[in-house]
Amino acid sequence: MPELILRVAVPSPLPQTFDYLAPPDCDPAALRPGLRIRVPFGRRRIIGFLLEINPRTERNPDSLRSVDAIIDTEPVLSPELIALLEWARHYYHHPPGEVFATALPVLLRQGEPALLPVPTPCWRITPAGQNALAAPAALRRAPVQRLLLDHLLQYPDGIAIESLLGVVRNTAATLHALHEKTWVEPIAPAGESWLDPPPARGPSLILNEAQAAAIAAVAAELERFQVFLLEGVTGSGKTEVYLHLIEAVLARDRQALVLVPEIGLTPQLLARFRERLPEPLAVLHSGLGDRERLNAWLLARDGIARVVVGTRSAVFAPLQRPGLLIVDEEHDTSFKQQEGFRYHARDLAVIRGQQLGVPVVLGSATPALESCHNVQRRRYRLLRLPERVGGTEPPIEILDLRRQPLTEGLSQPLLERIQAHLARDEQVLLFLNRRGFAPVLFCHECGWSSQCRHCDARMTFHLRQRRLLCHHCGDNRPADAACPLCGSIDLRALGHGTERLETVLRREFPSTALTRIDRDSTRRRGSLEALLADIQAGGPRLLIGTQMLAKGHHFPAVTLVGIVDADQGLYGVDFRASERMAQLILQVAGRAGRADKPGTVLIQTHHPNHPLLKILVSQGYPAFAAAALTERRAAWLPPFTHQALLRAEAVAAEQATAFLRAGLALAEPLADGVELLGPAPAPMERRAGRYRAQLLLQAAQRQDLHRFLDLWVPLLRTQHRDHRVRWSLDVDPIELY
DNA sequence: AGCACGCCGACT
DNA sequence: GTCGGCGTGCTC
Repeated sequence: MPELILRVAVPSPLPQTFDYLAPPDCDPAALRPGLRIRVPFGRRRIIGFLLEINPRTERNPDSLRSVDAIIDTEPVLSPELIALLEWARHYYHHPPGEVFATALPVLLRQGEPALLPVPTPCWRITPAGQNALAAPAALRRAPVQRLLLDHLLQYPDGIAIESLLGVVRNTAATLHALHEKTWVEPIAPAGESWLDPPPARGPSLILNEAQAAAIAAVAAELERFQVFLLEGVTGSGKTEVYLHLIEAVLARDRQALVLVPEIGLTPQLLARFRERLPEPLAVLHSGLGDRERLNAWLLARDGIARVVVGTRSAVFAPLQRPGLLIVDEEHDTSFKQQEGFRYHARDLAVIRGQQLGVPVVLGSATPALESCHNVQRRRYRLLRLPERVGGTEPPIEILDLRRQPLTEGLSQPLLERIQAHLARDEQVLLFLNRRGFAPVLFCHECGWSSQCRHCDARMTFHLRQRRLLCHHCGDNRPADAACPLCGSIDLRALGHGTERLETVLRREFPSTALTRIDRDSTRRRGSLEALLADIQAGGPRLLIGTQMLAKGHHFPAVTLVGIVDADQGLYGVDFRASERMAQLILQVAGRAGRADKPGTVLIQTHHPNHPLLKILVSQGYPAFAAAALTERRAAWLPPFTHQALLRAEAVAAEQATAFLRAGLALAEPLADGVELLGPAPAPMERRAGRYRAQLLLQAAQRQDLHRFLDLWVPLLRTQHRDHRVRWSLDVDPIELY
């Protein structure tokens, strides 16, 4: 009988899987894909994942080593997840070891048993027991029971049975006797929050027609794969649609997986889910400890948690009986991992839904143009929630800054509108996506500027700290008092950041409470929550914030939103700049106001005639998306072409470009249907002391691109000899630097 | 990535 | 004479 060969994913950055012989004493029936196994690898022993039994292999079986041991009795990975991970590693051209590492909790990779901790019973003394202790007669003939009761008196909240074992000789029997007399009682063990009785169910809100139609459309397709794009402005009730769909899925005894952006996983969202869903919830996010993560993962795998909510990597959460995948705020860029294994969780959710044969719901007020395009070509079905529940959409106005006198970046009309809203006891929110005081410190005498030593960027001046900070590499130093070149003390802070805006507004509106929300003002843990609580109290108030405040939180008392500087977004280097700006404007706008009192949005710009901006303001996001897609099609850009980006970085610029030139030479004979652009320096060529360059690949047909990558990437790996160059491939890059 | 082997400089 | 620097090569 030929020996049994096993294909194994091994934790190493090598691009292939490895073949082994089954252990000699092994029962072939016990071998199933997804088991963890211990294998020899070089001169180490490591834990790998069994992917396939009896694979096709070109290797001589005599050259194979044997598996040391099989760790699990039950697979930790289902065939379905293995298929997803295998698909992802081929699509993103990433080493299987790192792909599998991304999908699994650390403790499982370290060989920890894949079992939930068994809850150990806890006991505590009852009031009757306390009375018995106090009455001398009651326990005179039972000294052992008295001893144990006395001990329990110290733990009014109960204590685990193990901790009682040494107290008396026969703890179990003594506890039993005391329980009979109702002097002690068992209680639910601590730390088992998923077994808590569910809180009282919150009311199901009354649905409007569009919500009901959206729910009906998805509910009719629960047994098969179909992607739905749920497009609805903030406040149109997307979450309510999710909740109804999840209820429908739970009623069929299936699980739902909900992906949310990193910052979207707020306590408010979880509270709403917990309140409405009767089932235990597993939460997966980056803030979990190793043990917590493993427990949440196991709750999902064992089907105990029927709803799984998580950020990017939760797309790999194991599901025993999957029924529905939801991606909330699907346009959010945090779904794309930006280093190492550069996967897109939204795109993988679609693939996973297809493999599972379950529907996928992508929700957003401002869908990614890729998703809009998929609606246009009828891959996705559009479900639109057109109205704010019980209200109207905020009006958006453009403030033309050309030839306007500006007070520190604020136009007179904006200042007047701020004044008017504050006078009516309302709140005003100003959005500026640049923290610090000023983006550059500049010498008026000689032209010196606060260049970063490590990056092609200026260091941002932070007034309160009196320091210069590089927002790209983190370097910082005390701000110069005099010009380091000419000694002049005429140093000027040019441009505006949130810190400067705060200073100006405190001067302009001295009697108004003001809160700034950015990474600097919320550095301390919990300080964001404190600031938000303060804002909820109402009253006239100015809010200043960066990107941070555009997501996750609502400001119902805000009636005016000012976008202080829309210009960088309109003509940015990246072709996605205008898409991002449109999404940001609407996301910020959506945070403000209530149904009956929507916020007005004012956009300050020097480009009031920017065609896409005008369409956005006059006709809304769907019209913007259609126009932007027309531009993309004409310019031969995604989603009408498909891209991959080869990045390289090295201490010397020449090393990086030499690598890319070599890559280009290797590519040319293979590049059928693929356009090669570059090598070119990255938009910020030097960052953190390293020179970065890139080669862009573009193809009209996705197939052509991937056929090419399949041939080219292995060549790159074998031909690349210069260890001073670090390189990576980004399939479907969302930022071209 | 680990972890070897391997061949040249300053130390008990 | 050795300890250890990191170049380079391999891992079923």
